[in-house]
Amino acid sequence: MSKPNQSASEPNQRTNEPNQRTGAPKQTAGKKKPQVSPSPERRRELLGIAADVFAEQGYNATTVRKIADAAGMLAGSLYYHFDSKESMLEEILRTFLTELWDGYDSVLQAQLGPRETLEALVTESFREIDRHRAAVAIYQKESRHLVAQKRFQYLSDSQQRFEKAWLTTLERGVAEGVFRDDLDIRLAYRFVRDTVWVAASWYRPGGGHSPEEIARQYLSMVLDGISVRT
Amino acid sequence: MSKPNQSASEPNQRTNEPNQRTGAPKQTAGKKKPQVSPSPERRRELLGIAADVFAEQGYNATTVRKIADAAGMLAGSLYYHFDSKESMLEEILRTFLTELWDGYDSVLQAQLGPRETLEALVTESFREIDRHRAAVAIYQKESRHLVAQKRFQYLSDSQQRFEKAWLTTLERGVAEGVFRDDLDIRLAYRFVRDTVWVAASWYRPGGGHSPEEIARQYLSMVLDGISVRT
DNA sequence: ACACTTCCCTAACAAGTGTTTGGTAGGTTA
DNA sequence: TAACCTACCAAACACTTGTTAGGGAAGTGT
Repeated sequence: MSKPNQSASEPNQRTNEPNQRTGAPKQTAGKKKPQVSPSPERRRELLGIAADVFAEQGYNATTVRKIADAAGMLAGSLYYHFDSKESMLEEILRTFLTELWDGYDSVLQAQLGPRETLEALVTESFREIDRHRAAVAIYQKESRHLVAQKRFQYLSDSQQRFEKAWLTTLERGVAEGVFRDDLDIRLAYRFVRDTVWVAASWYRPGGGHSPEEIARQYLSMVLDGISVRT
Repeated sequence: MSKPNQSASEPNQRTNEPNQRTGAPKQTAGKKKPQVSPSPERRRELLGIAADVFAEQGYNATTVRKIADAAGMLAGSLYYHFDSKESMLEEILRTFLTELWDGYDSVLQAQLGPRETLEALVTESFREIDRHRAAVAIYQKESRHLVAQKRFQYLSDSQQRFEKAWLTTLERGVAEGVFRDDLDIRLAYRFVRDTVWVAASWYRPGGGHSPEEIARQYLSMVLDGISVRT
């Protein structure tokens, strides 16, 4: 947004003179990090574009040429900023999870009651969906395949912390008599978790509902159900 | 299962004599359907294997060589039974949706009350997840990208029938006073729809819970909520 | 014995993939 | 003016992808 990307399907052309060379040999030496220092602002800008394409087309179906096209440049130019396609994915998800846990931790440290904790966590989740909907969509679709790789182990770490936080909250609620005790608590956990995060697949910001409004309605359904009280 | 697939990573070798040829020209003539007639049983068997791989790795990340490997044969051999990778996907999803609507239609034609209809639809959904969990997982992950293609238009057709059936049921419930009228009905629809189908991402048959048992607990949460009655 | 069918293998193809390398326009600093 | 840095282009590379073509082994019917 800071720089106007011209036509977005035509690559930059600052010169029209083609540039012929004749084959360079390949040498697979040890890992060489480039000596250059790309600006972090441009990095974030490109990651935002990449995240949108990943979210819309899926990671594997997204080619680096499509990303470059959306950014108004050529595929190889991306490698000035990032050293692989997977690195982009990794940075997108890592940034998202870092900010997510910033919010969660402040909720958990507030030492609220079980019901208030649940309400705060759900509301916070919808705010994150509002801010990182592309990253959330990617996380939903790809995390299952990625947890196997050691590079993405922070995904399963996060998943475990997530599960622990929710289960603890639910158990406390049952012990204190604010949540029903006749339900499988593990099932209830998956229920709450899924109902929140799948919203990212259809939620579009500026669609009449604020994150807080959606959270309020979701909480109303999860806590009190959709049937009338008898 | 009817035929023991040997080692599953070693292709069949009925002869050890290599077979050399020297380049055949490519001719892209009009669509030629093969004159052969592969058995439908073997087709279904292979589709089941392909569905498992698709569900686990994602459609785009799944190569035809992986499918063939899981089936104990080589990539090219799949094309004796199917004419493309996409055809396999199409047949998997079409078969699933056909059987799904068989179940739904019999529920809808029973003319039950809104609450009973909702209960029956949810229970039927969990039964379908139990029988077609691979297809359901594929549907969840890939349908969003596929609806654009005309070949998969039956996906959006199904989606519309789905939405109509659920919205009608919910509206009837509100009108008859069995469902709450203070909720956004469209949000409630997405809520119910998503809570049911995401279960396919973690559900594994034979895991202690029968489909009916899971349906019972889900319905209890959706209808009455997880908080205790005051 | 022969023809025929079913089902798979061998071997390649063209298109597309992520990635690397060298070059260079434009700006900033000395 | 010269040296330097940032951010990109142009062109190729090795490899993987879905797909095709021809051939052959085992079984079945005649």
